[in-house]
Amino acid sequence: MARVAAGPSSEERRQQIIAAALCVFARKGFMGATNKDIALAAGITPGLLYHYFADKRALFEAVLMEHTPLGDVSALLADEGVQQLAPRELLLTLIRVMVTRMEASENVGAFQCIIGEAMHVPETTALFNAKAARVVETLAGYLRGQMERGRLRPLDPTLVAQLIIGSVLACVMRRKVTRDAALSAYSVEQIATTLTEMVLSGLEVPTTQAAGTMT
Amino acid sequence: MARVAAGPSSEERRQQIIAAALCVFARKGFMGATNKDIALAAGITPGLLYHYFADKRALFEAVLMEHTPLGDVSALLADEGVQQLAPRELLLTLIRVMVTRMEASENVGAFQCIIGEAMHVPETTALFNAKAARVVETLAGYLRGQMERGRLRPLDPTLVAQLIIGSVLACVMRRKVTRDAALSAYSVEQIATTLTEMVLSGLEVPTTQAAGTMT
Amino acid sequence: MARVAAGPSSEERRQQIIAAALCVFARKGFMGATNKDIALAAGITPGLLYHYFADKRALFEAVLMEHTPLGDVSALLADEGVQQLAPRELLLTLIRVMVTRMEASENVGAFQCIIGEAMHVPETTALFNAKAARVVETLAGYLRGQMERGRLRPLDPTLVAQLIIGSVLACVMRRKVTRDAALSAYSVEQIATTLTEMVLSGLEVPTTQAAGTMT
Amino acid sequence: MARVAAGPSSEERRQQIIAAALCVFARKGFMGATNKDIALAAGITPGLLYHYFADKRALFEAVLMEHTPLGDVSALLADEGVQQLAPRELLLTLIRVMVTRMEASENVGAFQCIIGEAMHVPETTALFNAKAARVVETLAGYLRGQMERGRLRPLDPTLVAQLIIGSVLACVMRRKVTRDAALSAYSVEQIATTLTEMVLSGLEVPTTQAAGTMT
DNA sequence: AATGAATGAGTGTTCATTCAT
DNA sequence: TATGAATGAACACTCATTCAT
Repeated sequence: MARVAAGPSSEERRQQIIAAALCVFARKGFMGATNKDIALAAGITPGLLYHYFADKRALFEAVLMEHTPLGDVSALLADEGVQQLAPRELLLTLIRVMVTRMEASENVGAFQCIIGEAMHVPETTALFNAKAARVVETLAGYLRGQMERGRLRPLDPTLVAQLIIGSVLACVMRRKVTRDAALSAYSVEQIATTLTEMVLSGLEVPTTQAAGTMT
Repeated sequence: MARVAAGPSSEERRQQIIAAALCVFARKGFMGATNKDIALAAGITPGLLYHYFADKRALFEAVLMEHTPLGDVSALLADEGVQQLAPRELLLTLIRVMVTRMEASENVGAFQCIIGEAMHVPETTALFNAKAARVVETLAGYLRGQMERGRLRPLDPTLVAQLIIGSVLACVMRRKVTRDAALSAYSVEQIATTLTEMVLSGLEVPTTQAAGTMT
Repeated sequence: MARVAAGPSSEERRQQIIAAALCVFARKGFMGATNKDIALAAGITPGLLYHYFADKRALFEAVLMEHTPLGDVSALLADEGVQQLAPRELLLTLIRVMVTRMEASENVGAFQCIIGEAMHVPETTALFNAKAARVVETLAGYLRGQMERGRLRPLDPTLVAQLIIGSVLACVMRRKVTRDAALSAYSVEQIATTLTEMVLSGLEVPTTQAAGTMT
Repeated sequence: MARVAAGPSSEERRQQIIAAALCVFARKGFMGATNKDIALAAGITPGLLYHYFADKRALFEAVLMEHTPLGDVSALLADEGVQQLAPRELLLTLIRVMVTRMEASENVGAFQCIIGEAMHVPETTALFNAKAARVVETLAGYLRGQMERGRLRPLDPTLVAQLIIGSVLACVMRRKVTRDAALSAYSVEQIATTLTEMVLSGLEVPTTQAAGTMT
C-alpha cells in the first residue's frame, strides 16, 4: 500500500503549497494573490487547494503560522543563560539574531505578508501585535531586571524595549522589504554595534571632555 | 451659511471624495476598498469617481499626495533656526512633532494606506522609501554636523538617523494602527523624553570607564 | 440682436457637429464612437449634442442624410443628355464619376459608416439597399433601353447593372476603406477603361484570330 | 446516442460557443454583442467564456478563423486541374462555388462579421484584405496565364480579377446580408452565366469593328 | 488525491443621457 | 446656447469556490 512512484505525501504537499503561497502572498499581498497564482507556483491545480485548506484565508493563516520569524527570538531572550548576559552582550546578540533571522528570505516574505495585512485585517493586526508584544515584553523583562539592579538607568522598560525593537524592525523593513539601497549597504554587525552603542552609551560626548575631539 | 442649497464646488467635491477614500482605503486597503464603498462614503455614485479621477489607483495616489505626514517634518528639520538647536532640544522637538502629526487621525489613515501598499506595490514602495529617506537624511545631516563639531560621538549618521526615525515610526504604528493597548497608554511627552534620553545619554549608568570602550 | 462676436449660427454649428461626427463614426464605428469623442472633435461639450440632435443615433442618421455619395450619381444617370450617350461613353463617365466621388474623403467616411452599420442594423441596411437599388435601377433602365434597341446583348439588365455597380463599389472599398496597397496603385482612369472594356467588349479574343497574338 | 447524460467534451463546447458567437456577432456586430448574449445563445454562463477564450476579441477571432468562406475558394482555383480549364468553364465554376459557399448561412454570418469590423478595426481590415487579395491574386494568376497565351485580351489581370471578384462579393452582400428582394430572386446559375457571359463576351453586339477599338 | 469545467457574485469602468446653472 | 456635474444601467472581465469525474 506504500505510494509507488514518489508522489509527495500529504504533509509534504501541504508544506509545498504553503511555501508557494508564502512566495506569492509576499509578492502580491493577500487580495492580490489569486488561487490560480498559488496553485501554479505550487505545481498543482486551484481546486486541489481546497483539499488541504478550508479556503484562501485559512491558507494564508497557515502560512503565517508556519513562519514566525520573531517567535524564536523571544525564546532566545527567555533563555536562562542569555538573561545573565551583560546588557552590551545581550543587545549585540539580540540585534544580530533578529536582523539575521528576519532577513532570511522566507522570513522577509512572512514579514511582508503580516505587515501588509495587519494594516487592515483585524485578525492579522492582533496576530502582529501579539508577536511584537511578546518580544518587547521579554526584552522589557530583562531591562527591568537590570534597572532594578542598578546596572541600567531607570527608564520605562516596556517603552525602551519597544523603541529598540521598533528600531530594528523598521530597519529590516527598509532594507529588505522596501529595499532602500542606502540602508542595504550596512552589514548586520554595523547595525548591531551602532544601535547597541547608541542605546547603551548614548550619542552625547561626556561633558568633561566636550568639544575638540575631532575636526 | 453661504451655499446651503447649492451643491459643493468642483474642488470641494474632489476633497470630499479624497477624504472618504482615505477613510475607506485605510480600513480596507487598496484592493479591499471597492469603488462602491468609496462612493457610498462620499455620498456619491461610483460613476462620478471617474469625473474626478482617472481610475481607482489615481484616486489612491491623490489620497497619498494630499496627506504626507512626514513631508512637513523634514521641512521642520531643514529650518535654519532648528538646525541651530542643541541635540537634546532638537530631538525632543522632532519626536514630539512627528508623533503628534502622525497620530492625527487623517495621517494615521494615510500611514496605513501607504505601509499596506508599500509591502507589494513597487510604486508605493518607492514612494514610501523616498519619503522616509528624506526625513532620515535631513536628520542625518544635522547629526553629521554635530558629530563633526565634536558635540556628538562619531557614529554613522545615516544609520543613527534611520534607527531613531524607525523607532518613532514603529512606535506610532503599534499605537495607532495596530492599536496595542500597552503602548497607547504612554503620552507623547513620555515617548519624546524616553527616546531622547536613551539616545543621547544612553541606558548605561555612567561608570568611570563607561564611554569610549568600543568604537 | 445679431450675434456679436462671430459665434457660429445654429445651422453652422449643426453642420460642424455633423462633420466632426462623420469623421469619428468613420474611424470608430457607431458603437465605438462616444459622444465625448464627437464633442471633442466638434469643439463642444457632450451635453450640447442634445440641443441639436435627439440622441446619438439621430446624429448618426443626420450624418448619413447629409452625405449620400451615390445619390447624385443616380441623378447624373437620370439626366436626359446622359441617357443619350453611347454605352461606352456612358459607362466610362459613370465609373469615373462614381469612383471619383466615392473616393472623396468625406464620402469615404460616409461609406465606411453606412457599410459598417448596414451589416447589423436593419434601418441602415434598408437605407443602404435603397441607395444602391436606386443607382442600380437607373443604370438598369439605361441598359434595358439599349438592349431593346439592339445595341447591347439581351442579358438581364438589373443583374448586369448590379454586377457593374457592385464591381465599382467593391473596388472603391478595397482602395479607400481597407486600403489595399495593390489596388490603390491604379488610377481612376485605368479602372474606368478596364471595367468598361471588359464589360462591353469582353475578355475573350474574337475566335477568328484566336491564338498567337502575343508570346 | 453516445454521451447522453454527460456534458459535451471540451472541444465540443468550444465549437458550441463559437457557433453561438458567430450567430450573435452576425446579428449585432462585435461591439453590439454582449458576453451575456453569447453565453445565453451557447447555453452557458458568461464567466465560462473565459475558460475557452482569453477575451471577447479572442473569441471573435476564433469565430473568424473557423469560418473562412473565401479561403477554400482560392484553394479551388489553385487546383492543377482547374487551372487547365477554359476561361468560360473556370469562371462559371468559380462563380457558382463562390456564391454557393458564401451564401451558406454560417458563412453569411462570418461575412457580416468580417465586413462590419473591417470598416474600422485595423486588424480585421488587414484580415479581410489578406483574404480578398488571396482570391484575387489566384484568379489574376490564371488570367495572366491565359492572356500570355493569347486566349484572353491583355488587360491588367489583377484589376480584372478584382473587378470580377468584387462583383460577386457585392452581389452576395446585397442578396444575403442586406437581403435586397430584387436580387434574391436570381438563381445562382443566372448570376454565374450572366457574369461570365458579360465578362467574357462583353455586352456589345459584335459589329465588324467591335473588338480592338481601344487597348 | 487530483482535475478542470462550471458558476455566480462581484469588480472596475464606461457612457448615453439628463439637468441645474 | 452652452456647460459639466451627476446618474444609472450596462459592460467586460475576475475569481473564490464547488463538484462530477
